[in-house]
Amino acid sequence: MSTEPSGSTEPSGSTEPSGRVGEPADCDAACAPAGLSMPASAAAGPVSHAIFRVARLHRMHVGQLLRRVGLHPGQELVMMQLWDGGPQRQTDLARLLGSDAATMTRTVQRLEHAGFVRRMPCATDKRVTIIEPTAASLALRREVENIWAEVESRTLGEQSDTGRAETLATLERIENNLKIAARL
Amino acid sequence: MSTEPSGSTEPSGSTEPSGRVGEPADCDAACAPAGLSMPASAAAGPVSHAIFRVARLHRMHVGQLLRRVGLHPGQELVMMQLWDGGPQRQTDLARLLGSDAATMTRTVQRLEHAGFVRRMPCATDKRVTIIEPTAASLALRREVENIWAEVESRTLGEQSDTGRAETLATLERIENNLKIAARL
DNA sequence: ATAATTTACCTGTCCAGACAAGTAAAGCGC
DNA sequence: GCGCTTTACTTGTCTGGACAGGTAAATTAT
Repeated sequence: MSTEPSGSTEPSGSTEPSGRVGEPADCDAACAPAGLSMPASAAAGPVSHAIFRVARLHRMHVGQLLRRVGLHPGQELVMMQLWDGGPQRQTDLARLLGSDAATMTRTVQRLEHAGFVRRMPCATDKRVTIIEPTAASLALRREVENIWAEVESRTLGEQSDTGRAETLATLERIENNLKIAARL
Repeated sequence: MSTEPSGSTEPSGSTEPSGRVGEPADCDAACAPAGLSMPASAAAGPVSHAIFRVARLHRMHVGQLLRRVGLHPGQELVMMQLWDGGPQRQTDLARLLGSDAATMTRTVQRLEHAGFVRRMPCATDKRVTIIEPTAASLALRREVENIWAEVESRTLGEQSDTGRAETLATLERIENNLKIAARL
């Protein structure tokens, strides 16, 4: 034990939970007023940490809204792609959405089981399966689009069009940076 | 709501994704697309879509680098919090990282099994368990910090300090917007 | 003091996502 | 023809993450 990590072993007599739960008593760690997710850990990468938090929050909103229509986060992207582009090869779906082939297999299986897509063997290439949205899925389309509009609205808040454009540009810059780095 | 998915609501053709629903797909038509990742699906929420892509890319980078040290994305946040704040209650860990209590339970179990954390029953409150980093975990600390610095660098690219600050501000604005929306 | 409630944690279930490995079909080289 | 490589898809396994439900302990109300 001598080697207790971080000299912090006592920033609080931590072994003593401080009896208080959630109130600013004498506990250091617990004092963070919900919302201050900025432990010094973030110092190593504030932007990375922010991306992580934003991603989780965003996904939470999407998931909460998608629940009404019986979809899970990620599935709506597949459906949107199908509604928009019509029947497509499964591999193209995976590539366009940046998803794993294995993940797409299972996502499509679940969507098929739920009755939102149909799988058709391709006549000219027996390896591929064409995925197409079912008529039943069309009933969801407007709702899903409304959900995305709602999430977009929540995400952007009261920003002006200019601000929105800058936000998008910022995200695209990050995306581009990461893409470039991935190729190195 | 600025932009109701208006135009797209049902440009009609939509009711028939592509006409052929149920026919042996002739994949020639479907095979053609070899596009990039910007289907019209993004029209419903370009920023939301961008967040999604950035999050996945970012996680991919983190995961790839974290692999060397035997951690999975998300686990490093727990370790950083522990290294930084010392022994803490599991529930505080979950709250600080914005994670689910159930998720934290299993993440801690895995980290314990991997020998990176230890679980200590709390003397004054038998419900809580104090999580503390092991000496062995300290060997990873520098490496994890390097990894985060690397990811941060990849994320920000060649941006100036000013640009970085703006990027961070943009992400924090989104985070704040989503938090506000969540409370409504 | 007893009962109700809140808190902390665990388990089960389902989802996405990533990696590895395997199958079948297509394409290419010979 | 024949073999090798690539492509498309599937399955297994492991992870985070979310929700529901369940237990035990602490807190609060009665």
